[in-house]
Amino acid sequence: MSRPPRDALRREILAVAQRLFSTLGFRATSLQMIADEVDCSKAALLYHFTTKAAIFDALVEGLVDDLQRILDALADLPTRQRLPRLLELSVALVVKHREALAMLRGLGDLGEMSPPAARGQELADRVRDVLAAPGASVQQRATAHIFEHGLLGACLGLPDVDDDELADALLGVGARIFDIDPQRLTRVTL
Amino acid sequence: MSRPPRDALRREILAVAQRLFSTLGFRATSLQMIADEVDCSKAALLYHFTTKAAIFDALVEGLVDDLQRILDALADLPTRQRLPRLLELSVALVVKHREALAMLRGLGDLGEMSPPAARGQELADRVRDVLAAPGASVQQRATAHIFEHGLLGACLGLPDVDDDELADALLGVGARIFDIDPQRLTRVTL
DNA sequence: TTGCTTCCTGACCGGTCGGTCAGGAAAATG
DNA sequence: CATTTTCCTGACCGACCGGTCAGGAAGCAA
Repeated sequence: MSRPPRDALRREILAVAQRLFSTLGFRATSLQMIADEVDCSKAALLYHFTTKAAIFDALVEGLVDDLQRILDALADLPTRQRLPRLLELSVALVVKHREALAMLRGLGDLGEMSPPAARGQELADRVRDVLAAPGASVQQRATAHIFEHGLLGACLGLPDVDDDELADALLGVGARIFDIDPQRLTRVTL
Repeated sequence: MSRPPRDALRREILAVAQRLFSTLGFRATSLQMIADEVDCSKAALLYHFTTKAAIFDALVEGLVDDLQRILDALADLPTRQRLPRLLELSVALVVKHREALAMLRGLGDLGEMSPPAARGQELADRVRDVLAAPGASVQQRATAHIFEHGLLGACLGLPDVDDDELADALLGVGARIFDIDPQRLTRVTL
């Protein structure tokens, strides 16, 4: 019987974990459930990943990195161009990482956060500061929160819509929310 | 030593559970934690509430009932008036039940849902159908999702803002999202 | 063949979970 | 007073959790 290639199992674990974490939440998903679906032992999971949290971290790694890049790119822009650019990039981000984001629905879920999760949380806070500076009006702050949570919710609630169509729709609503000329927004990819 | 009045403990349990469920999530909150903060035994909790889920159910009961009433009231309205009215009532609902809604952040959290939670989920689906009929365009469906999740997120993200101010801000953003004349929207209470 | 590394298993560990149960104290009832 | 009902406790239960560990099978290199 031939041994499967190098890290085939590793990839399968990630795929299954992604699905279960998204569906049930991080805490509600046990290592045994993942092992059952992957059809290996629980100990095999912990051979490839040191802990349960390490599986989660591997799944959000790309997302957090992209978020970091977005904030870096924004810092180089003149203030006036930041908001529309952030809209474009945010839409691209959530569309690209739809599956990973689904795992984050239950945020308080992680309890004491792993370093990658904490970093993601911190970056999300910085995004909010760009959308509405700390001293902004209630209306502005509400707008920022609605956009942030709405974007996420729409992504997860419309799994049947393909990426491009979803991105266009989100850009449209984003333009209305922030009262930006839709012409100034274009669909981008990360 | 005088016995505290009839169901003082019951109310205290609900208050503590509300706070912990909101902060940590339903699953991450153990009966022992609640008992510790209430300063009674775990068994005492289970004397007043048959199960852990029953505590949760008691906490969302008012919310679900109000949601039911909103949908009933909407059914009596001509179609054209439904959207603006739903906006007004939704804002009133989330503002009124801010604390209870905070517990619902991690939705997949409940696993197999208790009857009240399932009823709440079903009602939320019906709200979405009013916001964007099943056959609506992607843009319309995205708008509905953004409003729904955004409303919730804004409520939870702005705990420092008082109810009236928050309601006004949410109505303002809602009007922009659905392209409704803000004059047609007034702040209401449930 | 021998020895080393990679990959994985089954048994097991301490801990925590939601929930049960026998029984006791206090208040209400007669 | 005695009895019943209400309210609560501490000990306990089985289930499951994330994680560990000794060891075995398979592949590779010498």
